[in-house]
Amino acid sequence: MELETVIKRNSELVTIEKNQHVFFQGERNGYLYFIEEGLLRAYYLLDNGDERVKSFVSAGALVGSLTAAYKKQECSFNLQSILRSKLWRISVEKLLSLAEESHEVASDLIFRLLDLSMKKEQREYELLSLSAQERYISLRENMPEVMQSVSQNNIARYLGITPVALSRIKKRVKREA
Amino acid sequence: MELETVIKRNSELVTIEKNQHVFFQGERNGYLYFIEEGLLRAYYLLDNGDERVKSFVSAGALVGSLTAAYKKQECSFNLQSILRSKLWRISVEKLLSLAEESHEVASDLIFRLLDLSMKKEQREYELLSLSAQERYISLRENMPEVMQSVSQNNIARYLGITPVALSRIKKRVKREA
DNA sequence: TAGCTTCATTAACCCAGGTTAACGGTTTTG
DNA sequence: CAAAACCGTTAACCTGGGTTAATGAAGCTA
Repeated sequence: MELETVIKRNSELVTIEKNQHVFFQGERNGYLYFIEEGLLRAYYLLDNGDERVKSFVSAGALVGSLTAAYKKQECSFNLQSILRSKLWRISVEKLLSLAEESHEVASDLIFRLLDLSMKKEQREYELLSLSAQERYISLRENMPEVMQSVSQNNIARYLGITPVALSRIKKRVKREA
Repeated sequence: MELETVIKRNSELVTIEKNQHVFFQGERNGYLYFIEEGLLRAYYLLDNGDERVKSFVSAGALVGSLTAAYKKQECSFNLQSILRSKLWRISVEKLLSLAEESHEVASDLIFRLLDLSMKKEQREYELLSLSAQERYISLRENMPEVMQSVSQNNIARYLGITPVALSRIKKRVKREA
């Protein structure tokens, strides 16, 4: 039986209202969440009060703080819904034991993790190799739905810049187009 | 039987001389490599000829281009040895079939991939949230052995800056210390 | 030993993005 | 409806890092 089905049969569905948090940085939270519907943002809160958006997550994604779920440490980031969202909540122990029981689940999980690594690698590449303007264009092309639902501040903090700089970049891109 | 042992029994050991490449960006290469000894760098070659160092890898690491090995596409980066290195080479198909055959191998692989995801997440966090100077200090603390064997140019390109900027940062840090 | 080449440092100048603040438009709330 | 809060834009000024180029210190090699 495939991973998605197995997760749904062994977890509970939770609803997160708009702007509500699924968990906070610093908390303990041993769950992973499979997104049924909605849109959320994962973000870091820095010592100086600034925020950095780590990622936007939408339907079909599997999210959770690995440091908390797998390493039994504290969540390294906050997870907050941007739109009302429904998530299947499952503990890591449960998921790993399901993988122990079924080769198919284990394989599916391996493929999921490979995909996850590739996504993170892509993000890492963009942060390392592209200018803020190039990252903005890439985001617009690859996640147009995010541009709709998300404030300029969140988009800027995802790109690693300030909303002021994003406004300038938008103007520059429009002019150059 | 554990993953490391299984890999060694089902792969061949290859030696890479200093400065030689294991594979090049754009090539097809369906292998993963388990590092027995040595030090290598993974780097992107950009359109304009610039390089960006994605990571340094040393003994105990499992590396390879996921886009090439798993997605059957081209390698997204170059892998070059900085010091003479010995690597166990295994195809992804082989590794996945070994995971199919043994629950322990599958579990070990899942844990490896979780660790890999966490490492990438840490890198992503640093690129998104820290200044170049903070990243330099973090590298010095977390990978002191790299600072020994690696040229200033490579360290700078790992931090996402130029060697000139790194020189300035070193001076600044020394002065502040 | 002299002449390459490679590499880190430093200086001068430039530019992208940060910071602060003002302005206007929209939404929320009393 | 008015006041407040929120948001994106723009301007002015500042700063960290990029670019180019000169200098010097090792290491090779003839």
